[in-house]
Amino acid sequence: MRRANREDKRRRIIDAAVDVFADKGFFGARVSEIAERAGVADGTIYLYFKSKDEILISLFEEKMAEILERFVNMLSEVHDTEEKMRRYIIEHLTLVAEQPRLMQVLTVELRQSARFMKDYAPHAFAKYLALVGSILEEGQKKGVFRKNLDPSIFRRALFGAIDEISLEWVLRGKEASLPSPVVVGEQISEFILRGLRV
Amino acid sequence: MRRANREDKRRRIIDAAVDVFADKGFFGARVSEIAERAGVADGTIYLYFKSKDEILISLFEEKMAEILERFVNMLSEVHDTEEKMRRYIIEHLTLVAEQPRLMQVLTVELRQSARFMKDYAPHAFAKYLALVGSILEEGQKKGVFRKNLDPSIFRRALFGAIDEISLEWVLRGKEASLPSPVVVGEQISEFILRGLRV
Amino acid sequence: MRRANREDKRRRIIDAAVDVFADKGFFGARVSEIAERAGVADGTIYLYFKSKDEILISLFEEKMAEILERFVNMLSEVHDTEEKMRRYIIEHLTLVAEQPRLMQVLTVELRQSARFMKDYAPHAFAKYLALVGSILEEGQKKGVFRKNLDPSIFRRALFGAIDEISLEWVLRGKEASLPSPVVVGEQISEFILRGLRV
Amino acid sequence: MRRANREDKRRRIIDAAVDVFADKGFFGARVSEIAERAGVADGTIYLYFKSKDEILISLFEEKMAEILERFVNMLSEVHDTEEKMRRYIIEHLTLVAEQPRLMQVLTVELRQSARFMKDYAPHAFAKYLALVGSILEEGQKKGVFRKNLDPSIFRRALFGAIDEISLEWVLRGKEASLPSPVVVGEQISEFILRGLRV
DNA sequence: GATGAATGAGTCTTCATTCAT
DNA sequence: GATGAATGAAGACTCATTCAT
Repeated sequence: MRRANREDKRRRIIDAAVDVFADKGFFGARVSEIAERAGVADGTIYLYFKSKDEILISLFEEKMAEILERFVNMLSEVHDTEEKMRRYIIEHLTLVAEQPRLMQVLTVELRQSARFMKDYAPHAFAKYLALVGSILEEGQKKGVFRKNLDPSIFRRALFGAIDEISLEWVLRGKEASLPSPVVVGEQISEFILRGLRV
Repeated sequence: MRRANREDKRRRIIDAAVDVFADKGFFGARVSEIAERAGVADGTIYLYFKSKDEILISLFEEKMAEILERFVNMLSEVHDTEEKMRRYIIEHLTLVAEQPRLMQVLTVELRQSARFMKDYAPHAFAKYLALVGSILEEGQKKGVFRKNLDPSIFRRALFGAIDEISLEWVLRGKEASLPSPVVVGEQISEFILRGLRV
Repeated sequence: MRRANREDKRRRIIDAAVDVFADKGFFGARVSEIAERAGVADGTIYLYFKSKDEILISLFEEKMAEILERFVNMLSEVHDTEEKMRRYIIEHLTLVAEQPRLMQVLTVELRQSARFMKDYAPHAFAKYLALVGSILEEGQKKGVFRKNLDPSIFRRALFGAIDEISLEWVLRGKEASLPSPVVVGEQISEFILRGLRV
Repeated sequence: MRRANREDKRRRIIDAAVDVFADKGFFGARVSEIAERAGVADGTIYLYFKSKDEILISLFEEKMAEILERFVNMLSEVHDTEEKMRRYIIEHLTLVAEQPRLMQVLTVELRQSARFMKDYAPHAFAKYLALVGSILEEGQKKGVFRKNLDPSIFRRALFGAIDEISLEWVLRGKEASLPSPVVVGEQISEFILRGLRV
């Protein structure tokens, strides 16, 4: 094995944590199992993270930041607001299809830990919500979306709808053969845009 | 203390569990704290429930059944499908406003325990989703809702949107002064109905 | 059901305890199960016995006293010492065949509780051992048994041999079809008497 | 403290368990007390044994195996069958004199757990009984012991006699000054061999 | 830096015993 | 006397975290 540098090992631990949290949930996950899957000793975990909690928090912040960057990049290439909304929805569902375990952790455990996370990791999630809200606001400003919708409420409704479908996919998806993210995304976009249009 | 009959005590334990689970989450909750808040001895819990898990499961099944009955009764008095949808949304938000701690447990812990609950309590939740789906299907049959929306997907999207707003209320509501469930419900209904109408 | 008088109920509890102790062992036995098999309420047990320990102790003392009386009566009709020994051995094995559950408790649990019983119930057992010893001493006095055997040791060896065979019967007997107590008793008597004769 | 290697610590735990089981019995023994006497933390016990039950089971299997080896070695040096029997008896009593606490656990707790042990540890005990039986059978084959004794019954009688004397020693021995194992063993051997001889 | 054996605080659960009815 | 619901003390076991090597 090549010499594993610090970043490498840290990443391996986080990736292992995603797997174990997805399989067992945060409380059901054992630090020793994360260590085992990461190929490091139990104690090594604590050279990179202060505690089990901190693994989850770091995981959130880093993965959400990556996702956020991906969304921002993608949206910066699109100028039509309706298209932005469509692309956002499809992109989220694509993420779920591509990295179901990660999305399960971000989706399920985020909820689970809502109270737990309130104090620790709301920052990254808040940014994500802000992104969704910004599309709404842009549409309202441009006059393509109705103005009597409160963005701070509708961004959550929007996120909730997408997220719930993601959850369905993530939890039951292994059994059922699922339609492609694009197909579902188009349907949902159509539904939501009708609701939003003036 | 008045003589507490069996049902009485069981209810007190469940109510205490709602409080503690809402405050601490299922895993953070201590059986001894539930006992204390219920005003019974630790051991008494186990005369009514086989385990800590079973408290959560029973809580779900019983409270969801009550809620479901409430929804079914309410909807049976309404005949216009759009109005049904509107009333369902407002009713859900009203529930959240009335019993925030219960809804937090049903909302957050249900998610948290998605994996855990898969084996135990999906029944009650499935019924709830079926209720939502039935409104959609009724609308499609009557020709008032578009037919190219898959009810099994849209019922989740619908639930997710409502649920996410509930979550926001439940988790942050204590601080902010919230608009009334009716006002928010009307807005969301309008949004969703536009998306659904042919 | 006829009115159960005090003695009746006490006996029913002891008989139930014999069954449960035989099935589960003293520590595995639940007071509530004894109560159930005796057809009384849990609390009723404590009107007749101070504690679970005391059930075992009383059981021993009473059943051993009965057995002892049976032995004393039987032996008082026999005058030949060798015949006494033979009859004692056969009688013990007959008891095991007739009341295996009782003998299992007296045999296995007596051992188990040897330390536990040291302080409580050695009296009845001591009398039983004294009975065995008295046959030995009688034989030595009459000159039919060798005098260089210490009765306080040999009575235990004698008891141990019989008891061990009883244990085998009691624990494995349900499966195997066993030879009659008389046949086995005759064999063992022959063996032991050869060892004892001058 | 010197570095304690794995085997070292395991042995310390087993030795501590022998002490505590001898003093308190299996059910009266506290895992925390075993840990304390072994000089380890409570949790350490569980690095070496899966459960409290498993401590008892391992203890049996390992100690019985050691004892068995000791007997086999000793008997392999003796060729006269009567002498084998004599040596076996003396050796057992010597063991009791040398390691009374261990023998108390093997003797008393084996009985106590007869039902409990039926599923777990009968193997080692069965081998021990087989050893005793083999001496009997050898004697019968050589024509020095009577053939009308069923070895499967008499090996138990033999074991019972020896074991019962051991129990007496072990339980009451602390108070009384006891005759030497050799003296008692010779007496018992004489008694038993008379019973066995043709 | 890395290891992994050891730690020990923390909690669910059981069940003998009590006592209000 | 009888009941059985309630009590609460007690203990096996887990696992995040530490630290000597």
